[in-house]
Amino acid sequence: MPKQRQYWLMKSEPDAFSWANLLESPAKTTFWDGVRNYQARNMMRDLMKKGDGVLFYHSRTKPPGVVGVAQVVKEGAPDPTQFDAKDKHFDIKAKPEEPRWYGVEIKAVAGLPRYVSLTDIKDNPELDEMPLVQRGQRLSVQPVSAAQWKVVLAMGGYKGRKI
DNA sequence: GCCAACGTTGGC
DNA sequence: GCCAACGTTGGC
Repeated sequence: MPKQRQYWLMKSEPDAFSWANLLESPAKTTFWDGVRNYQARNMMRDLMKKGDGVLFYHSRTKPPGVVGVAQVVKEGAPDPTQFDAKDKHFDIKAKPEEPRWYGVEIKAVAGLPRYVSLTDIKDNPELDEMPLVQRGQRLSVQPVSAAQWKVVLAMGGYKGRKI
């Protein structure tokens, strides 16, 4: 069976790490560290594959929304911040031989010519099933279906290469 | 800045 | 193994 490309949405508070920060990063890539939720970890460790598409979402900003498109370039690896006692995300129970937390590396592909706000997403009935708009959903990494991916990119006027 | 929703922790 | 307390997320 041919490998099916998967799609994801990743949230970041722009004060902590923004789309602009990603574009300024070496090779426009960053290791997605600091996630301390087991469901999100499992997705990064086990499910996200090289080449998968990522909607880069700005949270806790006015208005929140999808700002750009990225791609997974390196699959799940232990998050080094869990071992760094000086880091905010240090986890005393994590051991290098038995890591608890994982991240993936993503690379910016292209910004969306039109920002797709959370309100835009809520207003589009085709996106009713997105985890993002489900009540109480807080995961910072979420799956996106191929159909939802297409719709969001169309709303954003995406002109980058096909993922 | 508020607070609802939810995950985690830890006493029992 | 229950569940109250606590911490965090994130829209508003």
